[in-house]
Amino acid sequence: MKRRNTDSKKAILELLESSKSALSHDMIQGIISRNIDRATIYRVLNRFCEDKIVRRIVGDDGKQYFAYCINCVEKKQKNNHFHFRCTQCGKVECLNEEVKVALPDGYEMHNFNGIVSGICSDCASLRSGE
Amino acid sequence: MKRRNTDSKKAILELLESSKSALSHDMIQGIISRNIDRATIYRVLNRFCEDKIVRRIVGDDGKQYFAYCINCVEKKQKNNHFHFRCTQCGKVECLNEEVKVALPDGYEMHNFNGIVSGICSDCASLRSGE
DNA sequence: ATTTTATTGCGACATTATCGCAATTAAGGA
DNA sequence: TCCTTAATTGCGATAATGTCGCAATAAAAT
Ligand SMILES: [Mn+2]
Ligand SMILES: [Mn+2]
Ligand SMILES: [Zn+2]
Ligand SMILES: [Zn+2]
Repeated sequence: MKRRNTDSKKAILELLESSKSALSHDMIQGIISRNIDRATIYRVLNRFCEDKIVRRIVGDDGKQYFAYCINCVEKKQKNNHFHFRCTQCGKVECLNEEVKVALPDGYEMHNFNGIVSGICSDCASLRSGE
Repeated sequence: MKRRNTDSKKAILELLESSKSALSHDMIQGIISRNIDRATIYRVLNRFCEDKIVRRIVGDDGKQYFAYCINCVEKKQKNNHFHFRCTQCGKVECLNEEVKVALPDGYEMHNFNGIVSGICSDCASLRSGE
């Protein structure tokens, strides 16, 4: 199945590339100026994931977040790492530390999804009065 | 808010206690003989989590799984550990290995949610012909 | 036995994500 | 440039998961 270059695709990819944190569907919908349909955004994102251009992170809020892979590679995060989700501001960012998982014999790992949620330093300092 | 001992509560807790793996709402609904309302099951589970009797695990399928805490304590898994979700049979089980997460300065961890999904040894061996 | 109020059942609702289908449109070739 | 093909989009419907309001029920205390 050949991929085509569409405006929606370009807009979403540019957004993810330039974003320092992983973005959920509604974040993307909210940020992007072009009016792209909800289903289309999901379909574009799913295609990116199939093509391994983007990686999908499932938050402990049950929502999907999407991050441009090269961001991770640049930061030497090719391997498994946790993501931190701030329950205050919603940011989902990489934690720069490789995680190794030891599976029992005969187990096959297909996906790694490590999430830590809490309060990021920005929100924590705001809360305690600058 | 005082807790009361109801049949629903007892049935669900017994099920979780005796289960070797974490259970989702629909697993519980399916297994239990008594006919308990969906909303009630969720409310009972949420109360268990508030009371720290049960812990909530969010799968990379976006669904919530619930596990009796003492199970973990017995296995010396009081601390953070991954759970393995088999995409074939649906089992969600503990991985007996403590995980330490290093957060940047000023970050506060409120929840840990580590999931690895794939194929468990049972399903893998079945697939490759016994 | 009576009172208090935590809990339940039911239906409605919210949210997130997917799907079917007809209409568009990118891409490649004539 | 025009045509053809099929990947992509928009729209509405649908699925799946989980929560909420409210009246009815029932556990526990008096
Ligand atoms: Mn990352
Ligand atoms: Mn566990
Ligand atoms: Zn924050
Ligand atoms: Zn399995």
